[in-house]
Amino acid sequence: MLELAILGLLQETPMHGYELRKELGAKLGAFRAAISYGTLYPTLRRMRDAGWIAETPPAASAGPLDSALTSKRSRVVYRITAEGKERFADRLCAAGPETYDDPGFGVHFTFFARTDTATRLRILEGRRRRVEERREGLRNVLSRAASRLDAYTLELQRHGLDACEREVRWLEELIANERSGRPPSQQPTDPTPPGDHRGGRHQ
Amino acid sequence: MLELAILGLLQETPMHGYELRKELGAKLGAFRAAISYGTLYPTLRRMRDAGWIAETPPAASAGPLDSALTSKRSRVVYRITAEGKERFADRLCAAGPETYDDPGFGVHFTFFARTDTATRLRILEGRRRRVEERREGLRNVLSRAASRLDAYTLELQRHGLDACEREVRWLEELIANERSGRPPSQQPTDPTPPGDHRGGRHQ
DNA sequence: GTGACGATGTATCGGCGCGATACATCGGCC
DNA sequence: GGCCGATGTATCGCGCCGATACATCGTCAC
Repeated sequence: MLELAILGLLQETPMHGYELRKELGAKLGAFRAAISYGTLYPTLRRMRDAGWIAETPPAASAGPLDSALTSKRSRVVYRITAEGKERFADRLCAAGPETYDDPGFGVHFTFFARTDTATRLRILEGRRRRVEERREGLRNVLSRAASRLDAYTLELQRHGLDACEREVRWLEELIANERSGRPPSQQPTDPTPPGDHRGGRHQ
Repeated sequence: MLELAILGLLQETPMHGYELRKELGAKLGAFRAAISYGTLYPTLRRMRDAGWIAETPPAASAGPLDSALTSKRSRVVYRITAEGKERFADRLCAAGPETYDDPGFGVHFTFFARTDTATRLRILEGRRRRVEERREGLRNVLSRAASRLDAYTLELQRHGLDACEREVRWLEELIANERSGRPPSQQPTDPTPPGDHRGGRHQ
């Protein structure tokens, strides 16, 4: 899962660990916390040993005029290999087990721009199925075991159910968009003027 | 965290592993998936060795007329000890690190009925702070790095931001309720299965 | 000028919790 | 009578996290 995210990011440009973490935080910020170094560095090494990525460009591609890059500061820049690109394509379509709170969906979604409509639809519908299952589970608890639970627990279930219902609606909108051709949602809502740094969006 | 949940459940009635897992699924269903056996059984043993829980009631409390309980089917029933109850009280107030996607908040919330208002407020406000931080992070990404991200990534961020804003609102309602005295929200459950929006829940 | 401090950067360690798997018993269904 | 699914306990490998350590760089105060 993390491997997929790393391959996706390195496909755009070579990076070192610190950058990868920040980029990951910015791109997947909505679905999972920033990745831990305790995970990132061992994973990078594993992927390097497996051949998906490689350290620092073998050819002299670093511009000599960039003082920041030629600094003595220790940093290991990784780039994706041909094998890695293959692996990325395979994984993107594979879409593993992915339970409800699996961040895997978020990673896939983040790299949707690199996939085709059929793949997007399959992943979106898979996610919808999983969220619907969870939603049904919560509804069952609320309707069948409600008398056995205290008010706080019930409130928690209701909030969880609400979140599931919203996500299903969101997914169905995305699915409808994919089917009808328009690729992403060209956000018809709230065109936020350029000088506005306080862009609050509500729907 | 799991330990807290187990202690809370055993405080109501002794149980064996299988029951614990099902009960956990029903009570924390909204915030985390059902606990894995690969986690549950080692944890139970660890807690037994630590003295928080003990196997099967020491006194002969099993009715000899109950064939199901006297069956040869292997099952280990655990009960909470006095030490365990102490531990539970400590942990409930402690409220560990708890990052945004830490299920710890859900566990605490589930056992709110066993706490006092001050503890509830502290935990609710802690959670609110964490969600607000995440919300600000997402807003920053959306306003500062929006041009650098593709439409799908932006859509993901928007959905995440929306979820954060909703949770903050939910938390603030709960906090207001706690401050004003009424403990839980005593709303009339309202079993509306299809397309409900739960719009008007003002006091 | 120099010293403190925070951001940048790489790395390791212990441990929690997951998914897969194995194995055994029970009840019910055809 | 035999199959199957629910009930039950248990183990194993591993992904990922949080804490921690350590080193360099830029910058601002004093």
